[in-house]
Amino acid sequence: MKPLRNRVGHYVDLGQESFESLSALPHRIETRRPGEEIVAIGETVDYVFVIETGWAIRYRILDDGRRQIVNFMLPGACFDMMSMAYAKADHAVSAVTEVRLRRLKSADFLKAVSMRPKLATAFWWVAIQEEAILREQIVRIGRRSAKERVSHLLLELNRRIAAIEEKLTDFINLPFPQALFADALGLSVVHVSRTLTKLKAEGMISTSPEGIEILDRDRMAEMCDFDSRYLHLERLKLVD
Amino acid sequence: MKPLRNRVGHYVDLGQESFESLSALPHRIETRRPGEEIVAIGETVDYVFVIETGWAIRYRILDDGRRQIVNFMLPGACFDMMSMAYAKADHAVSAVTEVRLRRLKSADFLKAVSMRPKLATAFWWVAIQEEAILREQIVRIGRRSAKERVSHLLLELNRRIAAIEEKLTDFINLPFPQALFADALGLSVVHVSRTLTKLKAEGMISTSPEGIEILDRDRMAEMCDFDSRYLHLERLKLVD
DNA sequence: CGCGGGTTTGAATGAGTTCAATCACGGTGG
DNA sequence: CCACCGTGATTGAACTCATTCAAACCCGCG
Repeated sequence: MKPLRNRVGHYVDLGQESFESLSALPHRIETRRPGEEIVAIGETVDYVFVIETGWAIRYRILDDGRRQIVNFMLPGACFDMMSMAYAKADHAVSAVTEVRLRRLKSADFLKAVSMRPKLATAFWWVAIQEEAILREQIVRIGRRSAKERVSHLLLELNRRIAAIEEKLTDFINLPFPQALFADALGLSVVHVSRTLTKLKAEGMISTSPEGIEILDRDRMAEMCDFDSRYLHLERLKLVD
Repeated sequence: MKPLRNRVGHYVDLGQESFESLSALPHRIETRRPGEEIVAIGETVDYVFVIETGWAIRYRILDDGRRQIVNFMLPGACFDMMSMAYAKADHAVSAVTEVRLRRLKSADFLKAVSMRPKLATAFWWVAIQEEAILREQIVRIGRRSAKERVSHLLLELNRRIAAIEEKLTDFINLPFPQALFADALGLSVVHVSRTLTKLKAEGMISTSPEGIEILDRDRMAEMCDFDSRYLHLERLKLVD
């Protein structure tokens, strides 16, 4: 529950009670192995899922195998809040790492939230942020070069992780293969690799088996025109 | 109000009363000339806008002039429902054609909606649809070829217009230059032109100064893998 | 040791861009 | 009525960024 609390409580002071009411809701904890599906395409979901630990992706596979990742889901992400009776999932969700999930009935969740204005406001903010992230993704893959795309996404993930862990560091632990980057950014794996090599050569980042270190955040942000404001993290007490 | 009513009432039987309460809300009607800005980037908006007539775009301009259109907004679109006190617009909104807008105070709107469960549900559905459209846009520009992109967007706009006008025709009135297509799809104007020419040659569409006619919907949908379900128009009584 | 997943590198290819010229068309002013 | 714009569409040629294919490499693991 901690990550969700961080995420949701980020925008609104929830106080003890209203958040407790969420965690008290009947639920099941499930786990998924890396690569396992959480929501299949076409499935009718009447659950809300909350990621407790691990990474997941929302994506779409085209007939000939091309894959587009729509967004990354980090701990605290809650998804399919939107789905109800008739809505069929138009995208699939899969675990990237081992994932621990909390699953609640949509109806319970909606009722709990709608009864508590503070909670409702908090989730409203979460939805604002999520839409902004989608829009930014559109700009990224629509009009940015490979180098900009990769850098921009790295900086976004870095910030989003920072928001969860409540401290901003220069090291990004990326527990997944470059193919995910490729499919998120609309690039080929080969080109992602080349681009990372170039970024290394320019002294922006350094890589190690464990992840990627950001060496020159300012130059990098400047280069790829990253402005973290769309993440709406202002209220976060971070070293900026 | 008609377009909004169509759009919102699409999913939920609103009944007379609950929708009336929306139209009765204090508001201003404004108009914008083609190209005029409706919401500037960075602006703090505490209004909800509803497009009564005309087309608008939500977009982002990068420093060097590249532009990415995030989505098209048709009559009945309501936007910046999400914005509140602190949120600054991270994208601009402009009129494409002459646009007539209804502007209401966010607070009034929110209150009206939250007091009426049916309205709230209806707007919930609108939000679901809008998110799905954004996701589809991501897949489109991330992993589809130019030909697929153009066709897919044409079919989407065709359907969305059909939903507003309550009848599906093969003729799409596109009152804007190809540059908009280019900037929506992450392509150059030149290439959009070439692609349209190719589609014409293949007998999928025909163009005239007034717009574009879809000649072979099925083949086109098949070719670009267009599946209208993400628009959630099932309940619409359309010839399909 | 050899296998397998992921990364890197090179060379060839290709889809889409850029630049520049031409065309089509509607509006304006002489 | 016609010359002259200006905006947007189209076409051609050169170019470039990114893809594809294929080989090599790296490394952890059975």
